Amino acid sequence: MIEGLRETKRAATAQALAEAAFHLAKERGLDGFVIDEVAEMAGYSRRTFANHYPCKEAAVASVAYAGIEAAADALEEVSEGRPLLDAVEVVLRLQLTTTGLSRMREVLTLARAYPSLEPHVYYVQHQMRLEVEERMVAVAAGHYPASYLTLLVGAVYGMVSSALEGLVDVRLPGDLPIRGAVEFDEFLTEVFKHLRTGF
Amino acid sequence: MIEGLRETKRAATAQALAEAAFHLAKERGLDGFVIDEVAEMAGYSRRTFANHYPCKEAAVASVAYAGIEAAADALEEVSEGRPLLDAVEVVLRLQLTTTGLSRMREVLTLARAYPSLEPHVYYVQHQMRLEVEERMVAVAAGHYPASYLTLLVGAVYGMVSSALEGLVDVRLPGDLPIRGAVEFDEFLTEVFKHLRTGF
DNA sequence: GGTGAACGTGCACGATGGGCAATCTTGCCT
DNA sequence: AGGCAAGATTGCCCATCGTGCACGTTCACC
Repeated sequence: MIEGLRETKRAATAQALAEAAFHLAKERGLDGFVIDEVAEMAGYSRRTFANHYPCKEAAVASVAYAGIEAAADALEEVSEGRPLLDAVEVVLRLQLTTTGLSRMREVLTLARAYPSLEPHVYYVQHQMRLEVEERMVAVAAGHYPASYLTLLVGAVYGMVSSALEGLVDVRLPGDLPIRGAVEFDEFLTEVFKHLRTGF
Repeated sequence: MIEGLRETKRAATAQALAEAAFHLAKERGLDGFVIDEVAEMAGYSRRTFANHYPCKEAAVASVAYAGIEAAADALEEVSEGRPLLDAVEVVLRLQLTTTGLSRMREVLTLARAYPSLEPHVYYVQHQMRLEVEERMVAVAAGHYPASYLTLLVGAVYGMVSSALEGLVDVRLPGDLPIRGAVEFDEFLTEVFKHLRTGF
């Protein structure tokens, strides 16, 4: 799982293209720009954009992925000598404090305005779930059967997904991610209350 | 929520187009046909296809939605004088016996071969979840707070979604949905074991 | 039975996706 | 150090796609 310079650069271009697409989408709306403009803003060609993303929507949605890899990485060390569910909760709250949540919130808000974004948003969420599940298995496969972990991650995913849905409705003038974060925090507490008794 | 002739016909058109797209996708692969062929097979024009679906992928994925409305309808009567979780389990097992599961399985299999399908598949799953959640609230809002129901449906959704993922791997020569159904059934039992203690 | 809204369709055109081939960069091996 | 294979980026090209617009037809409601 080493990351050579090659993959790093590839990821960087993808990132740059995604950020440009995201920026333009917030600025002018999803249908207010064309792929050429995204490519130009990021300093690449339209053809290169197509090498990384199949469409504008996928690029925009991909920014919601932010932070989950770092969170998944953290799972490894956090779970040392700690109940599994505690580790999961810590990691989720970590994701909450980084830009991860606000990014997801912005993307979900965009998706509400432009339905063609929605499939790609939920796909990104699905990929985040897979990322977490993979790490989870890597960390705890010795203590729990994989099917159990899959189920656990599924439950967490489903409930957190519900929480995210609720976040979009919150629409304050200042657009502070704080308020959303607080609500999300309370929701997380509720989620883990159920999880601790059920798992 | 009455359904006039107008909406019936509109739904029928969408259905016909989706079935045609699904058929062609199985027959020739997702990139083995163009929208004109779908429209022709269903007896409509390309322009009409575009009025119903934004792209081939959305049409193909939409067939996985099969049965969920009937299942959600059933929730209403099944939940009479019965614990909520029991009702949910009954309804899910109902969905399992209808064509619902095999359709989902076929679509997921297609999506594995053609990644561009995946976002739309997960979007359809998300819509199914919303459908169930809506009915759930309609049925049980008097007994439980909505936030609780949302969380419950989220947990069910996440775990069932995991189970579906596993189904795709099952690949028998005869391609009988039976085997997949049996595994799914066992998985459901496991799912509700956790749910009953956690909710 | 009339009328306004919604659906299906044809047309037109800009945007898109992806195959192909050329060029440059990176990783690895000698 | 140097060269070579794999992979990234790009331009070119064109079939396909998305969608605004206008028109005829069908349906819901009065």
